[in-house]
Amino acid sequence: MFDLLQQEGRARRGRFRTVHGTIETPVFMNVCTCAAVKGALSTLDLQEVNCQVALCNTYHLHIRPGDRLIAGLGGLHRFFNWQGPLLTDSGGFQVFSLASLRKITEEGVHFNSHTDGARIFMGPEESMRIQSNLGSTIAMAFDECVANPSPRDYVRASSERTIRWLYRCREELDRLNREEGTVNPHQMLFGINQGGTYEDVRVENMRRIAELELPGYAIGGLAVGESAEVMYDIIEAVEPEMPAHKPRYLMGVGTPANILEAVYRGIDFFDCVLPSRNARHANLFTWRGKMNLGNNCYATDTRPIDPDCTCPTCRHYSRAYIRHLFKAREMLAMRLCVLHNLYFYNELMQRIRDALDENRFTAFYHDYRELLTTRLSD
RNA sequence: GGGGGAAUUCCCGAGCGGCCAAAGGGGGCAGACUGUAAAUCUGUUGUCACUGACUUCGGUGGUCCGAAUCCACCUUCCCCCA
Repeated sequence: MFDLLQQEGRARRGRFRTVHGTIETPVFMNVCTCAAVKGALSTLDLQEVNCQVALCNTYHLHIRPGDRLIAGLGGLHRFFNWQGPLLTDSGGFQVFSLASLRKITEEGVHFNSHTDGARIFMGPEESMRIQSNLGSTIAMAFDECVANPSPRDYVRASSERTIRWLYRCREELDRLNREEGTVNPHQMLFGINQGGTYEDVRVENMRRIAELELPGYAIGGLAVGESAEVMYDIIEAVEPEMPAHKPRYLMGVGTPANILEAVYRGIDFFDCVLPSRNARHANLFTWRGKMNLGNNCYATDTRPIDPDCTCPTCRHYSRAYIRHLFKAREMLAMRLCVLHNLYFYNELMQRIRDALDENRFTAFYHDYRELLTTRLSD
């Protein structure tokens, strides 16, 4: 299913075949938490920005509109009109982000719903059932994402529990995939490495979950409080333990520079809310550096956001106009900027793949790592 | 013609003798955002030689140790009665 086409150093160019289509890696998955990209983008727009994989959230869709409702309507693909590969996050990140609203036990996690306060229980089996109802291409294991830094004892105990949960996830998903009338009987499970910032815990955890021989593995629990350098160190420590012939996914990461650094260290899959969230806040990525389009200096700037960009926004609209839309609080401002940022991220991945295909990734890496962190100035 | 009320820093608006360069909004300016409780949050918004000084609360003149706050007159605006 996962073919390694090319390698340069630890960086990998791959191809992942799924029932919903082929994924060219390294890839950035475009985040649609509630089955929509925030900023008023549709799945038609996702095609426009060259999105390969959409990512939706188990917890959010379970609360609203409900996974059984979606299953009854033929699954998530049909529901939001996306035919391509689709990954669902398990709700594990919400164990972290909704920390003030939850309680963790061996069985699973009790949440108070962020929408109406209703009590919700989610454990490995519940998460798998919900994801099975959604019928995504890839289901993520239900894990606990621990804030960094956390005490070593807690992290160790938590990652041990996450391993036990992983076994339960696999068993439940195997059962669900064999059930009559399952939305997607070919649904795959990706395991998630945890262990905070403790390299030995991470490495041990990775060895243990690799034994399950799952279709793919993720590194979770990074970019949640630690520095970028610590994150890179963890990746370097864990990566050698990740099965070479399986896709590797760094969850929730990150900035363009983070992604480049992680590809360089052997990661294939990424997702992040940064391009869409920052776009909604007028922070844009360009091939000449980052910019804040809300800044006064763009008030009369007739150039596109990025003269080197061929996205729908840059083909038709000026910085001055879009800045005006932001100041006037017009929804269109966000939409145009989210289109641009997602296009940029997908384009970044395309350029990375091209560099790997042509055996010039190392040079590419050194050229771009500086550029991607600078601030636009002209 | 008679009576009453109001004028505050870019805007609205609080303040009614010292703790006032002046609450709170709005707007402006800038920053943050990493498996989305995020169209959100934070800082800043009189001047300067900036842990201090100076100028400012419609105008002018007064009272007082001290005035955005009290008094007199002036200017402008609003309301009521004729």
